[in-house]
Amino acid sequence: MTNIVEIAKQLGVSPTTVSRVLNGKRYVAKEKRDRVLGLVRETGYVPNKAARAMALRQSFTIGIVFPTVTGLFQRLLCSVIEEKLHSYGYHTVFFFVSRGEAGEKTALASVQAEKLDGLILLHEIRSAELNSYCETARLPVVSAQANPWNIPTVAIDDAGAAFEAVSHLIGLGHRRIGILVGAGSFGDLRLKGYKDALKKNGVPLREELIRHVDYATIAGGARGVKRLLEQSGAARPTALFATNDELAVGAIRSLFDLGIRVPLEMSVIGFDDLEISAYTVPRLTTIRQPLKEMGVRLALLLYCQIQDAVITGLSLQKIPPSVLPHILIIRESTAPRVS
Amino acid sequence: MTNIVEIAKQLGVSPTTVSRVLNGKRYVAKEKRDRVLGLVRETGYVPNKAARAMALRQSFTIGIVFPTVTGLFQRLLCSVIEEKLHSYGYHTVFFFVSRGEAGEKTALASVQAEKLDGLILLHEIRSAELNSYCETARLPVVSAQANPWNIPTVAIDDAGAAFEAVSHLIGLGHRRIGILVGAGSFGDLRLKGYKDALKKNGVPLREELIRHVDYATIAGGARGVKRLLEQSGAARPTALFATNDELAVGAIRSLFDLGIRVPLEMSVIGFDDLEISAYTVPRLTTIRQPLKEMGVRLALLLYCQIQDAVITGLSLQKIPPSVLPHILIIRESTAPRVS
DNA sequence: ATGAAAGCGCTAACAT
DNA sequence: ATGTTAGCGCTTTCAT
Repeated sequence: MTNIVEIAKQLGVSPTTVSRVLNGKRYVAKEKRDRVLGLVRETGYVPNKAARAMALRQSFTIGIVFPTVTGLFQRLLCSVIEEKLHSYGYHTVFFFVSRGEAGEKTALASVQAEKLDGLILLHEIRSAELNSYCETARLPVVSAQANPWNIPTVAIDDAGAAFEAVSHLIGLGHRRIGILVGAGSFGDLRLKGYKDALKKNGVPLREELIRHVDYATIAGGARGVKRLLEQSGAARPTALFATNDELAVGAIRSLFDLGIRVPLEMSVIGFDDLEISAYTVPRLTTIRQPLKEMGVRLALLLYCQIQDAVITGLSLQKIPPSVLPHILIIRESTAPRVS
Repeated sequence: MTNIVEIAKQLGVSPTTVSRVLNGKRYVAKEKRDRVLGLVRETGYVPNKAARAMALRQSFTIGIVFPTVTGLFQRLLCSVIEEKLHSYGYHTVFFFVSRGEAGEKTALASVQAEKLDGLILLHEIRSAELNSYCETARLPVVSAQANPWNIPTVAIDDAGAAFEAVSHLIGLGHRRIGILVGAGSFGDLRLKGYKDALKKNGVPLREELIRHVDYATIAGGARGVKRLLEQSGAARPTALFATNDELAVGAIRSLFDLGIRVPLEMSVIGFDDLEISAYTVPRLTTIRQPLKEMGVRLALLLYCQIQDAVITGLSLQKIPPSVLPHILIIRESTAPRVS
């Protein structure tokens, strides 16, 4: 158990000097610095984080809150964020919030307990409570989704991307377009894009072509598309928009079982561009989100806010949301309508 | 910023008393206890973790180390572990270690910095250094893979399961069985099972039917199977064992592109049983690992060790590895050899 | 049953 | 350029 005092003692210098060397603050004579560095390397000494945290009044941990049931995309996004944050010297802790107010309340309690340095919201927050806590606690926050508050955001234009996806389908001649909407905020946004696209193109909106699914998983998609087909009756859609790729993959599988050929009899388009999407039969047309960039930016943005807060003590300023570009990846699952 | 001193002051008691109430140590007069609890609830006071950590010389955080490039199964396992550990009041922090000694060195440094209370190893550790650090630091560790040291383990019998998978293929009449081996320790173990099964059944081992891939991803499997086919030349295998499901899924896709029908012309079997595996065309035959149980047990085992270490200060005792059962899930991608 | 005081390991004024 | 000193918020002897 070697600590900074030990190191200092062995070198005949003060702990302060060692601290300064380690943190690069102020100037320390080169000769001394080298000796400190040498011994540190030799002994494998590493500063105790808890002690630093206490002295600095920073916890070096930032929270990532997201739904208990979440898609692969969000999971991967987490990894990216985590890695980046780690490189800035921060920990991350996850807060899984279950749907509904109750879940958010629980999450809020944990958030307070952790004395976090910052928070990353991966999904929409329903209750204003969390937001107001962050404001009063001056806790830096960033969100991966546009929100009604002043929380800085890094995201693609979900509704816009969905609009583009559906427009692609319409451009292919489809007029009866079904949609599988995954539960959660992204689903809502993408549903909006779907509606907008129909309206813009004068395609009537039919309730029976909209199917909400509880779990945006492959299994959910497989089940969902069957239900959709049932409820749409004679007016079977010729195209399908799934609000994420898992749903689309499941849907394609069910369609195959049903003997409905994709894209010949039904075009399918997804959202996210997971790895699997390029390997389905047929390969999935989808919207690609810049996963890596989103994660890196989210982490960076939060980091900057923390620095600002630490340095200037300023209240959080309004930062314009940064909207990252998405790309429509056209593969094999969409084709012109025939019939 | 309310702290324990504040609370104590407002109540006209000593910080010690508040601490005792909060931690349930020793007895505090009921009347006082209630007042403390009341104020705590009212003010929403939560003890500062860093300060506790320092005083208690515990960090309440446990590390999970696993490879930078890792499969979906390991990712999901992490989630399970994390959730369980959280319920015990512990944080988790990830240490991504890149292949090779260098990666492990870096990881070791972070491990030390964190003053962890425990460590979970999700993959095989190459350097003895990490192990010896854990021993001298008396850091409780558990591993998700059998290892040459005394680290308690929770895992399935990888080699045995692979043996079973390949035996299934042999039982179906296959004699030329290719294998796609993912990089990393699991791959090695499963390769061993493959070899054992061949030997046991008197099937000659052919080097040209073994293909190592750098990344055990879908893309890796898609590429890998092509290479395997090239290198096997005229002796094209009639069956394929992929050391994880991602590889198998990619392989199935490539085979489809190549016009090689699965399972008619080639049987394919995977390992892990991911969600996607039940939705491929054809559905994938694979080995199912008890994901949930593995995670829960790993967490529990570590927790017990920590308690032991805290309470008895005992050195870590040798705990026999617990081998969880796997199941061969037969679906559609394997069939009797025809030709 | 309760309180006073010391200390966990580090950093940041404040000297010098 | 470097050292001395005083905390950060909590728990824990050791008194009483």
